[in-house]
Amino acid sequence: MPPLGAPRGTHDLLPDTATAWRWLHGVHAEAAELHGYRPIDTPVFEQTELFERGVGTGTDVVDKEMYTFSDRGGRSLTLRPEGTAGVLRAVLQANLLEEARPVRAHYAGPMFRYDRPQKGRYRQFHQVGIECIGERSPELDVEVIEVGWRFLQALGLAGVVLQVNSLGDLDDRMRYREALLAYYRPLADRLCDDCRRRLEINPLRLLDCKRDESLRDAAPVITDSLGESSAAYFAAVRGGLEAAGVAAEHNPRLVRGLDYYAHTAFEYWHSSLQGAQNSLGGGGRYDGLAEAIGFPATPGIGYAFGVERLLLVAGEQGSAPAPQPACDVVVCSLGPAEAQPAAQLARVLRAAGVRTVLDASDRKLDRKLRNADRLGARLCVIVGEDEVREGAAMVRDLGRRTQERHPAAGVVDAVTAALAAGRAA
RNA sequence: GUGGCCAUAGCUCAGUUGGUUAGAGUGCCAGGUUGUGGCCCUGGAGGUCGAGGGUUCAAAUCCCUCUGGCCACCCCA
Repeated sequence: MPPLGAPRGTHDLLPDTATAWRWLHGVHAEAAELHGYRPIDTPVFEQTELFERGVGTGTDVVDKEMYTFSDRGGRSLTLRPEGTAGVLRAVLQANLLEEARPVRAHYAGPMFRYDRPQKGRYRQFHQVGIECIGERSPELDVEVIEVGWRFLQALGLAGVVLQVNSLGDLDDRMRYREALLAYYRPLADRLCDDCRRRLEINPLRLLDCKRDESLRDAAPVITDSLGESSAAYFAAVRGGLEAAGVAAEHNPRLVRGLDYYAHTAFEYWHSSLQGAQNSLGGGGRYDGLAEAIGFPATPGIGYAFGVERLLLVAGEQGSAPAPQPACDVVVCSLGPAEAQPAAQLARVLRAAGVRTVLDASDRKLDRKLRNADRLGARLCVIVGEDEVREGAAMVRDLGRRTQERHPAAGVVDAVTAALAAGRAA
């Protein structure tokens, strides 16, 4: 039998990538919490209906990308393809709006979509995001977009382009739909197969097509179909972004793939992800979502970023931190007789908060030192026959290649002092 | 889901028109005599050449299927 590998489209987070992974999540939580967002965690699977009704049948995500299964009780469940529906469900189910309004929450976790894997595209991928639920005002749209913007800045990413658009309300979109149909119907025979299908199912998606670009360029734009209040709302959002110093580009052809969006929609693009997976993240207002999943109408807005893509770009730009070494100190015993005293010394160091690895192997000292060096340790504490006899230990600085013998009781102080000195330098 | 490229040691890759025991660099382990590392020298382990089938006297090399990766489409994070 051939060795089993990870399932297609999944990937393991190996120790070397953990540092950057944690860094990114820390930076996101910090940016969100700086704006008053609190952490929330929801199940990775939900009732299938939540996504069917929330995200919407007719979208690719629901129609052909969901991991749906039935459990032993015959319930139909689905591995979440996105985070918003679950977070909104949790907030409404727990009546959090009774205590404070709006509810601001941030989350991070795996999402699942059955799609053909590619670089920056996985079947299990990860998102960090925020949701601002319970109120509708342009200031909140600005706030959410700005948190995302600040987050990207804090990651040190250069070259991010922010695209914004307004999809208007239901009436606006109905009007726009008619305008689009009026434009595209006479051209139907010049459209690609997919687009002819979209024409019937979801005309807004015609704008996504890259094959019929020439037709698209002349197509009507939703901005022209916006009613007075929608247009004013959008203008307020754009004005707020400008005042915040967030450089946003109006892209009238930006439409998001999920059905529940209304009014403000936005995406953060990055040039180095050009073509294929150029979107680092995006979001928008979803005022219709709560009703779609059976709760009282509740406005909301949020965003989500793809962790793998952010890390891809941060890695290219060198802004992600290097892997953290395994430990600060390696304690080496030289023979079986010193194994116990060395182990005891390691315990004392750990109790003092020093990350310590014990090397009680029967390898030669030069190998142990080499290994300590590879582990990234800054110091090596050597416990040999002489040291045990004298109740002492040798503390060696691997960077400076100097060493000093200390009585056992003074080793912790010597080690912590040396580490602190190294950190300051 | 459609089309294309690819798959050789832990890693990065050679392998000539099918031809004997499949190589290099790096990494790993050990040695270069007593308890001192990142260099150097020597030796060793490690591959059913992604998996299965077929053509052939002979397959890493040619053909088919599958699996996986990448690219484009699609979709989006």
